[in-house]
Amino acid sequence: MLALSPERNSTRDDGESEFLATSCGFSINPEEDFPEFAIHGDLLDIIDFDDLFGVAGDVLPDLEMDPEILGGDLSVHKTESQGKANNKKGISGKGEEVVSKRDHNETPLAETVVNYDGDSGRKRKHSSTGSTKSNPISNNEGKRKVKKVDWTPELHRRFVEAVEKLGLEKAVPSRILELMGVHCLTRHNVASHLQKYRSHRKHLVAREAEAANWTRKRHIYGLDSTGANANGRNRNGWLAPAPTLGYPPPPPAAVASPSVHHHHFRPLHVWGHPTVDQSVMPHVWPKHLSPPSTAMATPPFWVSDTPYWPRSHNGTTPYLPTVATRFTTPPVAGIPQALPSHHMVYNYKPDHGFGGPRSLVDLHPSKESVDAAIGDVLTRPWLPLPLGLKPPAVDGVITELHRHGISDVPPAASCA
DNA sequence: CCTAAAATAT
DNA sequence: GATATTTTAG
Repeated sequence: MLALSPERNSTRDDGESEFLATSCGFSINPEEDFPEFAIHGDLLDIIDFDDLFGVAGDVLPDLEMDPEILGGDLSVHKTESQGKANNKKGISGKGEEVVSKRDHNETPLAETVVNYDGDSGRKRKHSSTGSTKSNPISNNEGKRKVKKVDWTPELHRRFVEAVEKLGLEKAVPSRILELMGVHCLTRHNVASHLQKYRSHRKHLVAREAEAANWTRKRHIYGLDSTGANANGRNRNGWLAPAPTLGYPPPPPAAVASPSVHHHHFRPLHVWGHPTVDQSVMPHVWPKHLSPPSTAMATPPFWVSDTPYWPRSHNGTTPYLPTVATRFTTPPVAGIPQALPSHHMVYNYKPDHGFGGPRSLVDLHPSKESVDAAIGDVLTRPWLPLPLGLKPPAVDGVITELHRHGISDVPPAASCA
């Protein structure tokens, strides 16, 4: 497993950079390279994707995509007769129309996913594994392969970095692409990713808003008998430095990353966060392998309820905590909890009042509210229940704590 | 050129 | 069935 170090470590090497740039990897900036690898190399670096994926074979030789994606001939769009004036999916005649991309160039039969992995600059081909289910046509020449861009953690990180630098408002495909410096991507690729990014972000912001609301309400109503746990959200600190204790609306000044000093744009570090995470950016577990047991116990921080990586093609999510998680990390003082980051999804309020101030008694919880509530409860069962559900009697809680050996419950904690 | 939405692929 | 990415359309 520790095999690939040499290559990786050499990324800083100019020659390497050049190579990468040329080969459609990233052009890497020595300055903001990936220091994390040096530090956590032992843990994460040891995972050789190529090996794990069993595609070590194609490690280098594949530049095939350059021509295409690189090829400035993006102008080509319309292909074949796609006579699709309608919009209803019903008519979609399957994938036969997929002929969008140019035909020239080498044209592998199977569709290929190219991976521009930051640290290696190598691309991996994910040959469709779904042999069983793969439709017959997919394998033969019937259809042109559509080379999808695989947004690896590194790629994404770069993307987010760019967005951060530009500021949410100015972050448009072309600019992002520029900053990213990944020449293999097209504006379309970026645009697409941006679209998704925004979407996720929007979601999170909404959820955060709602969550914050609840937190506040809880405090206001003094329902929070375990206020101390509210801190748990930031226990790991990497997500949001900004306090979220609900109280008066947290200062919008919250800045997630020191490297971010623009506008009020507060990058969300949940979906596929950027700068902050790097310190421990683990590799994605190979889709076909089970993560180490430890991973199960303590899911990678980047695992969130709005997974960016978690989902493997077959739909499994090996490292996502199951319901059991609720009981594995009781919020008992003195007992260290290794909470995965996704427990801190609602870290702070959005910069802007989302939906404006709500009355204390929110009679019309939005869908987001409900989602957030559920998520909140599931992830932090020990916190008071939102939505007017009655929290357990204080006595009961204390009793429970006693049973856990916690007899020293500072009264102040109750309403803090 | 940008964004949103539809279509596809996994 | 849900997502991720691509392609279309405005």
